[in-house]
Amino acid sequence: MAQPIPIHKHSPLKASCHQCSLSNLCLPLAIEENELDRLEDIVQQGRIFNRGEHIFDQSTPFRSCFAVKSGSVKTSIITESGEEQVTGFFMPGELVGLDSMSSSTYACTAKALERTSVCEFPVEKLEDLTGKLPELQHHMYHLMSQEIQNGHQLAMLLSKNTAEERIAALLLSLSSRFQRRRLSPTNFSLPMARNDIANFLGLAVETVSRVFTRFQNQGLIRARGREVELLDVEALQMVTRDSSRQGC
Amino acid sequence: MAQPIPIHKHSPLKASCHQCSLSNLCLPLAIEENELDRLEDIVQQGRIFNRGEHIFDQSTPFRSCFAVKSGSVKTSIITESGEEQVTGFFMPGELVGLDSMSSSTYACTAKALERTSVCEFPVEKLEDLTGKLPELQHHMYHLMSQEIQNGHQLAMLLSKNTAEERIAALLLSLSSRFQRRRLSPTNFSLPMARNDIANFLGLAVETVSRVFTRFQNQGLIRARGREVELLDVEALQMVTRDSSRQGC
DNA sequence: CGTCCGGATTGATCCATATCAAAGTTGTAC
DNA sequence: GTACAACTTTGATATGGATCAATCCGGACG
Repeated sequence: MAQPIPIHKHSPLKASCHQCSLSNLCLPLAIEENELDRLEDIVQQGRIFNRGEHIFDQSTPFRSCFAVKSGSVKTSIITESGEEQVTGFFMPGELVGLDSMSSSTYACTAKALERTSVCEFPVEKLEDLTGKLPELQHHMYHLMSQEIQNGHQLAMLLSKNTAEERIAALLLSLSSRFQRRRLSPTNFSLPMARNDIANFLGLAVETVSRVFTRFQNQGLIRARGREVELLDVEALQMVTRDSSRQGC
Repeated sequence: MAQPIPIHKHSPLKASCHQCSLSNLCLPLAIEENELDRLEDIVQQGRIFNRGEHIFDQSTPFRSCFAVKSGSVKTSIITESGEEQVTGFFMPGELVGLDSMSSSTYACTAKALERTSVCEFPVEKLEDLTGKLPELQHHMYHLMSQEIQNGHQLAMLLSKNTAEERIAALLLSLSSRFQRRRLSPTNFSLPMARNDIANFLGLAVETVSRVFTRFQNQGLIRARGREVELLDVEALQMVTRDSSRQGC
């Protein structure tokens, strides 16, 4: 397990919500300086996890939500039967753990896909604070509702779309999330293994692999291991939308 | 569209959160009398919709969440290509519209599956109130998080389970929701058509139909149209769990 | 620099479920 | 009571992706 880096009150790190380049993605507040101060009061910043380390484990006491600062996180559920179901990938600026706010234990396990730093928000303090800052409360509702919608989107992908459509959708989702961080939307490195992609999208690894090569042969992408280049974003968008083929 | 029944302040209906048999399921509050009073101040009770009527429509301005009082509700998304994806079924005591709290318009359409009465919670007022009542805020987080988990559960069902497993899971889910309302968990009437079940579970109608008859032949259920009797709940639970077959 | 090992790719085959097609059934409006 | 429309069931066939089985690649490590 990872060893959190202890942060003392008034440590130099404490000021960094103000400086954090992700502050507008993570838990953005009105430009009220003191609101951001109060958020900083409750957050534990800069905890680092190495690739493969667990940020939290399913069924252990639920204490905190975590904002990804850098790196990336995979969440998954382990069923009674021992199967894994990947429930999401989280990139910098995104909040992990919202699905656990209904229970006293974590509903899933969160694992760092690479060296990853996170900010920790203890739930109790967070709830106190959202009770005082309507903007922040609103934003929490926003994030949770967004996550519900993501779930529906995924359900839709899983129940109605072909392997190609699912993978195109994932690539485009990642692309736009990189773009939001002002990184290249066409040239990035997948943080997760083919296996994780397959599991997340309800496919076999082999299928994922085949679709990648098919896309490559069609000139839609270039892929070398985890390194991916989107060569024809429009065509990829067509792929996802062409579940509407029959309508035309 | 349905015509809401106008409720005047201080109408006799106003007192009914106290009396409502679902108050412990819907938005339960500490036994503080005055908290329930404040909830009553913001809720519009007793709006009735007939079968097929829309409670709200995707892409129209998001104003309110709705608690189902009686009857049942189906939510679904219509994609650009015109396909429908059923995202959920809501029974009495459950709150519809949480997935829309991130946007200014409804993320889905909610349709009454039968004659249905709902209580309306205008979001603005609801957010104000949750800011003042920590218990209520906590409960909102709870409900939303629960819905995220439901989504993951569904995604899992869709990506890993066979038609039989999906349908067994749905029947058991409905069963326990009926039980929560102190109705028979083994003898109930499905509020939705086979079509909706199929769509929700990512199956073809024909498959749903076949699985129902298969279950019937195996003596697990008796089904006559929408009337269903669960004859062997344990066996149904086995069906859902037997995705763990290979482990034994 | 070779060896080893987990992950990725490629190929061949099979199966669960979609799809197509056609009756049945139920409810309900006239 | 009849008849239409919507829903459901049943049967025959087709197929996308799973599964099984090698092989291949890249990086860590001796």
